Amino acid sequence: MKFKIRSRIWIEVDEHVFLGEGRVQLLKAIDETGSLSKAAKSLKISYKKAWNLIDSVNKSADKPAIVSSVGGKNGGGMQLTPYGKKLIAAFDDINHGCWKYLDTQLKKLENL
Amino acid sequence: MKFKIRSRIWIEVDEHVFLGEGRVQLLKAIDETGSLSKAAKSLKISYKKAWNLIDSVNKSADKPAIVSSVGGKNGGGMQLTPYGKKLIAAFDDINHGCWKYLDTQLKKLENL
DNA sequence: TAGCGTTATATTTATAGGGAAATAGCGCTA
DNA sequence: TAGCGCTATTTCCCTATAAATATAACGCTA
Repeated sequence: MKFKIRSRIWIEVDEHVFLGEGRVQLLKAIDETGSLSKAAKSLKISYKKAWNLIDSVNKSADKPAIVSSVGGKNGGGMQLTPYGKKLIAAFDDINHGCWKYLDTQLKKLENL
Repeated sequence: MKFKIRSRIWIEVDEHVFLGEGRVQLLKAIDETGSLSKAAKSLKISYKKAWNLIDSVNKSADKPAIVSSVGGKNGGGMQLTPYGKKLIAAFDDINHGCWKYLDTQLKKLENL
C-alpha cells in the first residue's frame, strides 16, 4: 500500500481566509510579471478570479501586501510590497515544514 | 493582527483521496451508530454522499475498513473492521501532530 | 407472506461557483 | 487628443457539484 500524506494549510484572520497556497502562488506570479493580468494568464486562471483573490488579501491585511498603479506607462501594474514578500516567504517556510513533518509520519500508516 | 494557521490533511493512494477529515468523521459516526444511514443523519449529509465516501474508501483500500450486511435483523448495518479503527486512530494522531506543529510556527508571522 | 429498516444504485432537480465578455477609468505616449 | 495597456467592476451564462427523489434488493421477524 503506497500512501501519500498531502496537506493544505492557510492563514486565517477573523474567521476568513487571508493567505493560502493559491494566493501565494498568485503573489509570486505578480512578483515575477509585475502585472495581475499576466500573472493570471501564467497560472491559467481568469482575471476575475485573480482579482478577487488579491482583493480579498488586501481587505484582510492591515498593511498593504500589494500596491497597484492604473494608467501611465505600460498601462500600470501591480507590485508586492516588502511586507508582501515577507508574507510569502514565511508561508513557504511553514508549509515546507509541514510537509517535512508529515513525511516523518508516514511510517505510522505501515503495518496497520 | 490575529492570525490562525489552519490545515487540512488527507491520505492518498494512487493519486486519489483515500482518507480525509470528512471520511474519518463518517467512519467514527458509523462506529457509534452501527449504520450508514444513521451516521449520515447525525452528520447531516445525504445518504448518497455518505455512501459514495465509504464506497471510495473501500475501493482504495486493499484490506476492508468497513463491512456491511444488508437485510436481516434491523435491516442490516455497517461496522468498522479492526483495520478501519486503526486507520482512524493513526489519522487522528497525525492530524493532531500537524496542528501542534503549526501552532509552534505562529510566531513566524509576527512582526513582519 | 407482508412489513420493516437497512444497503445499494440510478435519475432527476437545484444551487453555487467560475468563466467569459462587456464596460469604465486611468495616465502615459506620440 | 486619440490610442494603448493595464487595473477595476459588473453582468450574465454555463457547468460541475451537491441535494433530493425514486427504486430495487435483501433477509430477518412475526
